[in-house]
Amino acid sequence: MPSPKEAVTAFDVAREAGVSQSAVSRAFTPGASIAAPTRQRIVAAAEKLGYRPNPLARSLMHGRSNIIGIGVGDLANPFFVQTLQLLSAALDGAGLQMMLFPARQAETPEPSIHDVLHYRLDALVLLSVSPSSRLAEQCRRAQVPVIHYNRRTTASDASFVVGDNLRGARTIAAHLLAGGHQRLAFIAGTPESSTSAERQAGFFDLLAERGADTPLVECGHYTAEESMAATRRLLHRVDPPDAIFCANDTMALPAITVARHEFGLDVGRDISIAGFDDVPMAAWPGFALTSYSQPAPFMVAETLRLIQALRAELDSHEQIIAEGALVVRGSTRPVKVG
Amino acid sequence: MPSPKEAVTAFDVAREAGVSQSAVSRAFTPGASIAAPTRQRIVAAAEKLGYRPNPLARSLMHGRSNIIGIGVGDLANPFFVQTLQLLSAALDGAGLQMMLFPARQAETPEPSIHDVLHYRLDALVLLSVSPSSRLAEQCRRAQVPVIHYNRRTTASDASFVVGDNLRGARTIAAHLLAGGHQRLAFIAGTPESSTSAERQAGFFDLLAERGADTPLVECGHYTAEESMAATRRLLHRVDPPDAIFCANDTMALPAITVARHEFGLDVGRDISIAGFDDVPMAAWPGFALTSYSQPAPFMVAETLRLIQALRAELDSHEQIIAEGALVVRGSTRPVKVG
DNA sequence: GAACCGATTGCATACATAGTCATAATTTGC
DNA sequence: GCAAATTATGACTATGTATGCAATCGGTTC
Repeated sequence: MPSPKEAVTAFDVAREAGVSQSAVSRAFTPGASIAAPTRQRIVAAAEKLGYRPNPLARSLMHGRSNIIGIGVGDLANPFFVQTLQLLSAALDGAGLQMMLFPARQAETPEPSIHDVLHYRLDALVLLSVSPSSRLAEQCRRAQVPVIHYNRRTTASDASFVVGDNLRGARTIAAHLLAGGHQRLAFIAGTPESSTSAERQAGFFDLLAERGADTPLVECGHYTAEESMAATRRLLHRVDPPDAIFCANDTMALPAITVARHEFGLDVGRDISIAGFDDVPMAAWPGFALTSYSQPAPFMVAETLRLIQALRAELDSHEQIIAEGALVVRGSTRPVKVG
Repeated sequence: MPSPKEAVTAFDVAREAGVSQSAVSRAFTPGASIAAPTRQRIVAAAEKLGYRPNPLARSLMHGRSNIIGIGVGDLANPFFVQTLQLLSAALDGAGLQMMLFPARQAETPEPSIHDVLHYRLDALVLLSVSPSSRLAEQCRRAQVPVIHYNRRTTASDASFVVGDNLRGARTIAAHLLAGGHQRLAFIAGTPESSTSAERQAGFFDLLAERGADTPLVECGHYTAEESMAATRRLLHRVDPPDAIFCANDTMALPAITVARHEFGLDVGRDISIAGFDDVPMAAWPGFALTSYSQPAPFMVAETLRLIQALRAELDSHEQIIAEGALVVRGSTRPVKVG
């Protein structure tokens, strides 16, 4: 028996208010044809019975769910968490629900997403999830538009919102050179990450343009532990680097910790360490991390704008690159004057 | 026209496979009465057309949505994030979807939850959200069972999963006394938080039992910024404390930072600082935070068990207190011997 | 007073599925 | 080989809402 105990339906409200179920529906549909006094009577009855339109039935009818799918990869990244927080507030404000699901990286089978997709999602936002062709194909079949956040994609029918990684990385590189550094290193994120690749490319490009040596490269997989290991490998070399640019702050903060507490280095003098994202912790006195900020509020606002555009039947795809800014703190050597 | 472009329905599959819609439904319902060859034919047809049962319609029929609501408060807390990560994996493994919504603290109107509740949620998990009577009342009306995570509630019809705050706080207190500290302080979380209140109570109780002075108390609201401010207030006193117990690690880590970098204190000798939760960052060399661990994997597993119990029609309510363990690191003075 | 018009309202149906009941097909028992 | 038992299938209905269409109603206008 599929009777859900005792749910209040539009029929109950209709009986209470002495109208038809249609009228109840119209009372809750903005812009519907209904007389003001009738609506008030219905709303009062609904209030009394504790009625709210069933969103499932509503979605079934309308063919749209008002649900935004959120694919999350690595939750350990504070920038990511900040985004999730902003996004949840933004979507909530727009009357949209968010359905969260773990998006495994790369090309693993990930059966879960297959289920989520059929909720007639208004859109699917992938937070720092590297695009997989399987996933893209599944979304196309399910007719769910995809928005990549903090990851680029070459697929022409998908939108993305990213920071200006090239410019940011070039700015960091220039800043490190201006500090008089000679021997640079880069700690990358994951190999599939377009974000890491772009930051690496921008870093390398500017150094090459200025005639600097090609930097050392280690991989930190965007985790604190692996970044610590990468930092140790770099600093144990016979020719250790005197400046490290980490692909994001999640890796830069532990790198500072290792350099200072395990190698006894004076970070900001003996060695410079810079990150990317400018997470809140970067400003803590103990870190004072020089970083390139990503404007999360703007990026989230743009994401919401994209979502609304998609909901308005326009299946336009946009590619948004948000400008950040260099935030200089004590973890990098001051710019040499003269 | 409510035609959602071109969605593949059970009727399309039925036509393709030469059976009725009922047969298609049965092919996707485990344990339904259907012949093996028929099922295979249907599954093949479904595969070909890219069909999956519409979860919205399924939920509407069954009266159950297979969706778990997740109310999130403060996303800035790493313990919280770890829980969210574990929970997302656990629910995903159980074939359940998670619908996220921001739960504003205290008694604010929070209209959003009202909508979420009507999704026929199998359960609502509140992560570190202080129970409000309004919310509890709304859940009761919507017949959605609530599980409080990391917060206690006095309501008799709700379940909760918490760490052993009393015991943990007492253990921390004993450890600090054993280090020879005389003048203790406590940095609390938010005033409404039962978790903070319990940790404070356990801390105070043990100190009282051992005849120690009543500790100083400041409020850090579970945020890094306010904890820094609270730490500064404490250390600027003419009689500053020589040991601080913070209600969680999110506040303890910035407290260490302030003590070391703004007051030049040798944390672990001049002053001891302890936290609660044992988040990953507590183990970083630069912090070496002594903390009382909360067994997040166990707590999440128990939460999932509760959810499954609730889904199996049993509306039992359980109260689970998970045991943690003291993790001694360098941020507290070693125990005096002899 | 009849015709008309705009604003409301009710009826019936569609959305996509799961499950009930009756019937058809198949197997089993003897 | 036939009755009985078992299994498999299809027609139908319910879930809760939105909406096209027709009907009603009140107020004009000629």
